[in-house]
Amino acid sequence: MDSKPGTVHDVKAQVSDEALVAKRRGQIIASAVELFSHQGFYRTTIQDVAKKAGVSAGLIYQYVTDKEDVLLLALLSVLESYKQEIPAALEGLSDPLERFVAAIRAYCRVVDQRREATVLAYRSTKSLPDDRRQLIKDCEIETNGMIAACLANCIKAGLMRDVNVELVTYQLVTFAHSWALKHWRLKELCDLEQYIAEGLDFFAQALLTPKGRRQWEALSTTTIC
Amino acid sequence: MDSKPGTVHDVKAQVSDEALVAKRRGQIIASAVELFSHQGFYRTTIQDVAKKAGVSAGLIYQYVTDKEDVLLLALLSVLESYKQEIPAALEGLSDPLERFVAAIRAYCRVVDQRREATVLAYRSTKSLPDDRRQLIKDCEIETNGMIAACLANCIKAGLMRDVNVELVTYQLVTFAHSWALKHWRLKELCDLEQYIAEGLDFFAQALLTPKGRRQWEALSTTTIC
Amino acid sequence: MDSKPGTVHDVKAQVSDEALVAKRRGQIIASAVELFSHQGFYRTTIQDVAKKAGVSAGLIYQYVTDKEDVLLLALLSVLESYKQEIPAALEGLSDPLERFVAAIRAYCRVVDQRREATVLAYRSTKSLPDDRRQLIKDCEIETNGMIAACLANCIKAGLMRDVNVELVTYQLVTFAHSWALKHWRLKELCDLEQYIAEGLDFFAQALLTPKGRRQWEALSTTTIC
Amino acid sequence: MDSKPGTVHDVKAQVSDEALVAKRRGQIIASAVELFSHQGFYRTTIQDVAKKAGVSAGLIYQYVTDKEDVLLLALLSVLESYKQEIPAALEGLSDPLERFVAAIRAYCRVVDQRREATVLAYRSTKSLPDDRRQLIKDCEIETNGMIAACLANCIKAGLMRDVNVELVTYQLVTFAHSWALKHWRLKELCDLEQYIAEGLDFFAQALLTPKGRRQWEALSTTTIC
DNA sequence: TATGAATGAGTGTTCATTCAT
DNA sequence: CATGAATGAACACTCATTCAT
Repeated sequence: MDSKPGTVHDVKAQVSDEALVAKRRGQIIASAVELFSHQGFYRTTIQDVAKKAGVSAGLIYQYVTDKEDVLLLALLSVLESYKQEIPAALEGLSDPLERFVAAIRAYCRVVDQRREATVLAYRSTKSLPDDRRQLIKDCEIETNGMIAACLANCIKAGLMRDVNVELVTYQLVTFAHSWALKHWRLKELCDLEQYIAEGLDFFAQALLTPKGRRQWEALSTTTIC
Repeated sequence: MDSKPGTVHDVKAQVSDEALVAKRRGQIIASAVELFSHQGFYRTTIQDVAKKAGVSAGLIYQYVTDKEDVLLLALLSVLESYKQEIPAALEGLSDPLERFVAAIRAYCRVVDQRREATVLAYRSTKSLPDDRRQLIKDCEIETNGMIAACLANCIKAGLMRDVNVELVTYQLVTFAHSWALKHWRLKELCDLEQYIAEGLDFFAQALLTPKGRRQWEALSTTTIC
Repeated sequence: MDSKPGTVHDVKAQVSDEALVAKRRGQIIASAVELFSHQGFYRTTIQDVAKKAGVSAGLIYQYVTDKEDVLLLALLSVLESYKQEIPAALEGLSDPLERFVAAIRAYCRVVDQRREATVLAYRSTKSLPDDRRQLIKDCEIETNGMIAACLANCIKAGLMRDVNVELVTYQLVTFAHSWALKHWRLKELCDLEQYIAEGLDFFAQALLTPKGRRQWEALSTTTIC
Repeated sequence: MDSKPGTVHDVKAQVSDEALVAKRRGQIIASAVELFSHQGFYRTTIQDVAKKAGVSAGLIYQYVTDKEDVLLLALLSVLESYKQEIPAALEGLSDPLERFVAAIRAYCRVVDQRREATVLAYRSTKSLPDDRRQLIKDCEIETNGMIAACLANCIKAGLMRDVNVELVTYQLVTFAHSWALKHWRLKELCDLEQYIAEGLDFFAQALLTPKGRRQWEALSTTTIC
């Protein structure tokens, strides 16, 4: 119920009614993500965002201090959606390998759903002043932590080699992001599920121990995907 | 002598003396890459570029039609440097695995040398209008082709599994780019050479056939890396 | 009970309860004088005034038609305080010279008490549209009239030379105002009472007849000032 | 030849050609003084100033950093004109009383010539940020110094009483300013020369010693004024 | 060729004012 | 009566681009 640091709630509004703030920010962010993703941050004017959100330009400044704040809010909303999807996908799963696969798959799918927004994050994080950019980095590190935990679990269970967890996590994360970043080309090579399948296979080869490999085969035959 | 597609020569200058054009563009591009990399495209003014290049603002428009042209030129100069480094690194090598390793290593090193510029490419390509962006994509595809060729060679020689070459190429390329994109975090985990070593090991595990693996071991013991 | 010209009552309110109107306007004007004096009229927003007055911005517009009306009200309240202090200081005095001295002294003291507000009046009267500015001028003329009357009395009594009453009145008024307008410098030269004493001495020299001069000496020795 | 502190030259231009800077600033300041005087600083837009000056809005920002800088420049130009007129009027005069009279008269005349601008100075100095306002104060102090010197000379020559020079200087200065500040009323009482004459008579009465008075009479009969 | 002064359209932001509740 | 969220016109300032020299 409390607003945690590094979340959307950090940006202070001049309006006190919390429900209204949530609603308005929702409108603003949705429009902003859409427009920033397509036209870029600098080519999008606040008036554009306002018009698309169906509000006046002045209103935006009651919920945000800066145009840059709109960007921050937009980026955080994207990263936050990552942070929500992954735990949801892991719910009920206990097998390390299953959790690993579910996490990667969930990540890739949310990237796919928010493809433009993911590209936005890559393009525009550097447009933020240092302090606000830090919020983004913190959020990214947190998400990565979820992937890293799945990986570490597999290693602890003797299913994967003892690799540098954080480095490999970056490989995994980057693999998911690439679906958005290079979609203009990748979409001609395969669809999302094939991309995930190929990727998982690739990572399996790279990471699994013989023991892990046996479980993996079992998993592959029982799971329909 | 002919202007090839996807190269610097596509942007038309108002000045006829080719040597002068090359010199002036050199000045302009160098300043632009520097400034765009640090402050971003939109935060950098043409006057900034002019001042840093030691020329007048008006002069720039005799060698370029647009501010966007400056960006295009800057990005192409970065991508071109990739295209030059890789063949140079492969020169004299004939063993498929050696060529593969050399290509990856060369790529990572150029990325490291032009880290800011690499980030710039990610941030700013979308700031170009579609037609000019295509030039960038073409250039990227060409570079990827070099990596892909090395990979394909290894497969043909039975040293690597028969994976989807283009997909895996993207993994390799992305791995190199990540050094720049995530440098703020990666630099705290390892230095460039460790990053390359870990990566090569990872890809080896993922790709090598038993035969390839034997050669790889041999390679690892003979080569100091 | 009737609204007199040149007073606060000219500005029409949308609220009928007169007592409430007086109370609300009191709040608003007090905040406005304070804020306008310190930050100036244009740098002060209606929201600032509302917040300081502890009311909502909307409420102000039920007691005022304009932001300019708030300024008018504020200025009038300042000038009105002049108009009240001077007669109060003269009460019970009948000697022309004593009344003259008392009037000047009272004027200087109100100016001192409302120093910022006096400066405000100088700065901001011109910000009013002509018709409203006229109200201010009327008010100022009325106050000047009190000083002028004291001066005229001294002349009629043969205590002062037969000068142009209105012109000298302006000198006297200006002398009082200067304490506020040039306070940044004057405060380093003397305190208020010294300022008054020096001024009175100066005006005495300039105005008194030989007869007046004798009375003045007498006054000076009996009165502690 | 060097730019002295506290003068117009303090505001830095982006244009290097000094003659051009002088010319452009002349245009800008002239328009600004005119417009600020009539409509006030806040009611005047930079576009207004630009249009009246016959230049583009953007141009102004090559010669000025701020709208506030335009105000500073305008105010300084007014105060500077005071500083020039007074010494010019004193040239060739050596008699202390003559110099005193000439100084006051010159001051009043320049105030009359730049009546609106003088009012502007009173209204708008407080609109400047503290550091820039200091420049104005410095300039004012300098001008006052000229008057004060004339006054001090008369005292030293035994022509005037030994009053507090700086305080009386403020009275003299304020007298001149009042012609502008209260012109709406004063112009109905007398014209400028009468105003000056009455004022000089008043100050003479207040300040002259018997010796000074004798010289004054002589002066009055010989000088046509 | 090169310069750099000039342009003016474009945009983030503010704030007086309104009005539904 | 009072509130305060919403509006939208207004304005300072920037900067890509031009063009006379």
